[in-house]
Amino acid sequence: MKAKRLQSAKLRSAAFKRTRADHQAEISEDYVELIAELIDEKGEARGTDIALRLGVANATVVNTLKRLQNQGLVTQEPYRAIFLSADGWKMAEDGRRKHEIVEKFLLAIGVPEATARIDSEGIEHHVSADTLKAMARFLIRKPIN
Amino acid sequence: MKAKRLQSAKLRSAAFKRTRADHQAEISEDYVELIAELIDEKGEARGTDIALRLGVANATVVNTLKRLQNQGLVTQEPYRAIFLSADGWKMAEDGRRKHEIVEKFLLAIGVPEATARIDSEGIEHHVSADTLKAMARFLIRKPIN
DNA sequence: CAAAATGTTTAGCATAGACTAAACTTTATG
DNA sequence: CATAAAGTTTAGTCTATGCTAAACATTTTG
Repeated sequence: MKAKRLQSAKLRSAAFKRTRADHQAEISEDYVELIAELIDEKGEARGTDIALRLGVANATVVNTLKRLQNQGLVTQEPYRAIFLSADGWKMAEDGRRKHEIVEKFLLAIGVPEATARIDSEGIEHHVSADTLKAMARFLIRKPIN
Repeated sequence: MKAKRLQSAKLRSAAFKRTRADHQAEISEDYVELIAELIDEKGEARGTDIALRLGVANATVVNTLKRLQNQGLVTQEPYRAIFLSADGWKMAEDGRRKHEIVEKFLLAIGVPEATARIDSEGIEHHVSADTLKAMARFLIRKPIN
């Protein structure tokens, strides 16, 4: 009994630690995905646009971009537009793919469109490769059963 | 075009704000659910147990419990065990229910058990009532199609 | 029942993301 | 092309969560 309880304690603590670490990763992903979108849409990503779309102050964007630069996700020079590194593009692409699958999946199981859009934003960051695979599988099979 | 872009900016910014606000709610929920579990298992919840299971320092638990107390989720007296308020119990119950449905749902679509356990922890906090309903519906129908 | 072990709290510090206000740079325009 | 407008950065502050170390309270035990 004691051993089992200890194991479950370890599992939970691991999950909680993941929650904390994930939060930073989530913000990174949100920024990186948005930067990719802006580059696609307008040809370049600029601080003000990021701030506007995320609903955050310009200064906050500057701060966070410093972190992303340290993490090697973006490159930037003072007063210039923001670019994604190879890692940044990869993260953005992965995010888009995840997002698309999760949203379509929610629609497929009958979640209303508006809700699917909202929930997929939150769920996206917590979906492992296994779960994504299961969702994709479901989407392929859906027409049959 | 401009109007559409503006609308999508608003949507995204709303989503991002939700992400930020959610993070605190997630921590509250994790604490409250764990306290409920401990009370069920051992008859009472104590600081050390919470710290051990969440993988966090005792002092951190004290800090966070102060916030939960301010939010009216727990009650506590110095050097005594921790109790849940009516609101706290409601949150814990809702969390358990959500968690159970999400985990069963993931298993039902073919996600491996270990992954389902992990992912459900993360997804749980981002699932709306609509999505939960859709998942529950799926679980009921699953045996048929 | 006093000392040791256990549990809890306080104090002080770090980090991350957010804010406002002010300074500075670049771009656009009269 | 000088000045106004727009965009970016810096400086300083706040809140939240985390940490360690030390102080304090309770419980257990020799």
